[in-house]
Amino acid sequence: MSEGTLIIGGNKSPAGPGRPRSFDEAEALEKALCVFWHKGYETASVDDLTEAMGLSRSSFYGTFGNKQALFHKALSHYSRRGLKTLRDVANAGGDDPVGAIMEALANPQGGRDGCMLINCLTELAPHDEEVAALGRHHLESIDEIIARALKPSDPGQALVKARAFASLAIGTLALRKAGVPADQISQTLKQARSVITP
Amino acid sequence: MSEGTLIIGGNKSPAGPGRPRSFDEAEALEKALCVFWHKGYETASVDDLTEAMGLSRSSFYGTFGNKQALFHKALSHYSRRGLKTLRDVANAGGDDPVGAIMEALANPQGGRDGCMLINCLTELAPHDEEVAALGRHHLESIDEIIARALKPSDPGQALVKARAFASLAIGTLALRKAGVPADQISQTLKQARSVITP
DNA sequence: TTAATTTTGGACCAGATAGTCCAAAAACAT
DNA sequence: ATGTTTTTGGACTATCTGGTCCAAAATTAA
Repeated sequence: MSEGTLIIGGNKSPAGPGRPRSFDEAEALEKALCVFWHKGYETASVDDLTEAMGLSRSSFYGTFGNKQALFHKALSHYSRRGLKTLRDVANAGGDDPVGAIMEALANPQGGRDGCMLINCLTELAPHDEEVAALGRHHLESIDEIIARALKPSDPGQALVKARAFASLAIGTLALRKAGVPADQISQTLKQARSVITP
Repeated sequence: MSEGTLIIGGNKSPAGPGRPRSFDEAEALEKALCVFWHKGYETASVDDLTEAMGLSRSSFYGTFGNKQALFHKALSHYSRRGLKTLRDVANAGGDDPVGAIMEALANPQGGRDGCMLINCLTELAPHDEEVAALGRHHLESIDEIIARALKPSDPGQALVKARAFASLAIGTLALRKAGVPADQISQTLKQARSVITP
């Protein structure tokens, strides 16, 4: 046996002999993402995951290593995709990128499940530095995207305002979780204008 | 055996025959609160709790019923106490209650553990309506306290502003969890002024 | 002292948990 | 067809989970 026998999550098997995978790794990851998003890390059992992903335990562990590795991969994927979406929204906003971002924030994916990254930050960050670091990077990126959308004269102040704006938006996720009526949330979100406009 | 034999969490035994408790119920609850605050609901095992509380399993279940009941009691206690503290801070603020509240928010209890209620909201509210309801009440109360501190001409607008202010403050808790530097957080928190001042 | 009453320690339980292991199946290369 | 390589299903394990139970200890009232 050569060294590369025990590669987890990287088999891919693009060619060569051996039985091919009966599932798509990206699709499976997406399913796992949904479970983690909806249930959180601890509450999501491996049985929950394998069932949702349509995998046997062998395929699960053979492909993703273990629950934690899968989780980190899913969360990282979520972050990347979320930031891309936010950038796209800002770019597609044309003359009013801030307005476009606000509209996107008012109708978030996940509904009452909130933002997966913020959820995981709350659940794990104080005890999992890797998640904390990913969270910081995610938040920083959001701040930068919003700051760029503000495009003011003083870029330093733009970042400060963007951070406040983002914090307010993040705060409203807690309201959503509690089941606060949607109209009250969007009303609160509208107040975020006053944090932006000089 | 009469009917009242199986009263959980309400024995108290202030007098009468029988072996007296070797612990203080309120103190034990406080210890449990700390564990839940630090670890969250699911991650806090009964072993963790009993150890921190200094109780045997018998005393634990005999006094508090079960983990969930203890948790609800602890969370409810936390909410009550937190709101009282916030009211006291606002009242002690004298001519600048808002400033006093902001200062308190800048140096929160719990440090990187954040606000226990927001943590629990994130972890449980979508699947536990009792927690969600408690969360809504807590948030509402916070809004009212802040709105009262603003004491503007239009009370309707005060509530809207208070909500935005509170959401921003809640958002900064996520930053804390991620380990964002304290000075950046207080800078963000200062921006909340712009949400309040007309 | 004795009877009544309550707490206490710790053994115990059934079920869930993450993770391992292996023989059989399925594909490819020759 | 044959050998090689990989995936797959599912049985299996050790550990942890929340919760129960009971006999012994500790206290008060009589």
